[in-house]
Amino acid sequence: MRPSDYELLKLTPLYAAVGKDSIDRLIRDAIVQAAPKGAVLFEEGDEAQFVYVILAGQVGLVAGGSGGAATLIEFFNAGEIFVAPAAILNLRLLVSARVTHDARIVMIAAETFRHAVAHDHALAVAMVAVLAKHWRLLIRQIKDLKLRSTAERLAAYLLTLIPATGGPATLKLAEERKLLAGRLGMTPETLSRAFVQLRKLGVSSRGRQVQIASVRQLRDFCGFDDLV
Amino acid sequence: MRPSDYELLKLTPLYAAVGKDSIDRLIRDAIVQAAPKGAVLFEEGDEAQFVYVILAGQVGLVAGGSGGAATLIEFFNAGEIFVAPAAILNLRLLVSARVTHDARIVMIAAETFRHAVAHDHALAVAMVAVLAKHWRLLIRQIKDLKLRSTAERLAAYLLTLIPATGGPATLKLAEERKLLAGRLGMTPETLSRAFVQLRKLGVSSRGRQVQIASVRQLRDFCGFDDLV
DNA sequence: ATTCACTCTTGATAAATATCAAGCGGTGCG
DNA sequence: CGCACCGCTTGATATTTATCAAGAGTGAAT
Repeated sequence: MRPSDYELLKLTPLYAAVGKDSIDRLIRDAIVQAAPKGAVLFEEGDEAQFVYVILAGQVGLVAGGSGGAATLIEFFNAGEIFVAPAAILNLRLLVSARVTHDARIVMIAAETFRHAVAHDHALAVAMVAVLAKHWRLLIRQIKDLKLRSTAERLAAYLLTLIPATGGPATLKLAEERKLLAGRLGMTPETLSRAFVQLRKLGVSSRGRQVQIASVRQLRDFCGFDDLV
Repeated sequence: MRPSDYELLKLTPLYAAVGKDSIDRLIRDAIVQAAPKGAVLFEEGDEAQFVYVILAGQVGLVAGGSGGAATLIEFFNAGEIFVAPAAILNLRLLVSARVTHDARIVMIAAETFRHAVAHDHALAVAMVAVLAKHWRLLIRQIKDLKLRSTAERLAAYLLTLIPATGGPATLKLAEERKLLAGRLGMTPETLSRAFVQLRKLGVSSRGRQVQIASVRQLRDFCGFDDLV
């Protein structure tokens, strides 16, 4: 682990929550890996060997269907920890992980992590908070899939990327449209058409740059709740 | 709290995980409520006032869409604890809760619970495990919604209700079809047709009683993975 | 037993989304 | 420059699922 990696690690919410000592114990035997875009960190069905903390870049959790189809379940960005659940429970992984932006990743042995959670109260409490947040993220996604149309899902997603104002806003999508489509549970073609539908609500998109004329209007459109 | 309630509480996984002392601290000021079918424990958008442990009966987490539509996100049965995430994070609730089978429920003040998690290591560790399991449950549901057809979702759901054998099996659905349809992300009509589709795979259903001629065949049909 | 209120099923139709097939506009490269 | 490639869009069509509208069971109360 390079000094610069450690500096990045210090910026993570996990570090803020548990402090230097807990982190140091956790990363004593950890590996830092540079993973290029497209790299596969692990495959669905594998044993959970590691817990991952992203220092830089982006990773997508991908679930493959039986017939070759695959969707993106969730993105993880710098500072976040992922796949704790399988590692904690010592079970097979439900998803694969693919690097979607060149990344530097800390890999902590699952066994080390389990031991740490069992003995380090600060870490256990921090993990409760992390998992609780993720629970809500997933509930949100299920609500989206079950009750919103494709255009509404896109609108709701865009709204999560910007601060909660009412007026105009600009944002840049971090991911390719194909992946975004997967995350939103639709095909790339349908995503394209969803953007077209949002045009009459004042959303213009060129490439990854998206402009929103009225955040309020968009929020009304998708019945966006502010419940974070 | 009646002695019989305490006996039920002893049977919960939570009790097994944290032991008598932790539980006793937790329930010192808890209320036990008898809630009839149809009762609403809390509404989406409320502050999280309590954490709930189900002693008997069944509760459904319901999410309402903007336009009056509503789906069932998940069922919780005797022995389970729910809505910890909002209570832990002290946030507004993302879902409502409706009693789907007459229930007896322990209500623990959210503040008490937060304090206990922060100070009781055994409880924190137990909650990490509970939340990790739930994470996987929700991931499964998202995978189902994104990659499986309605009939496949039904088949996969039925398979979760029976032991992992290969031969014939019988099971009884605990919930009405309308609610089950919501849980599976489809309308009651579509659920009905999904059952018809499964008939040629050896699934016969009369009312809530379901018979499966060949579990293996059903598993092949929906590409069921054994990853619990 | 009769009726009423249900839930569940079935059929016909409509709406949403996926699929298939071009086409467009960049970008890298011979 | 020209060419192929890639990511995205657009159009036409097919498929899936929802919606609307009857019926058919089922069970409880009278």
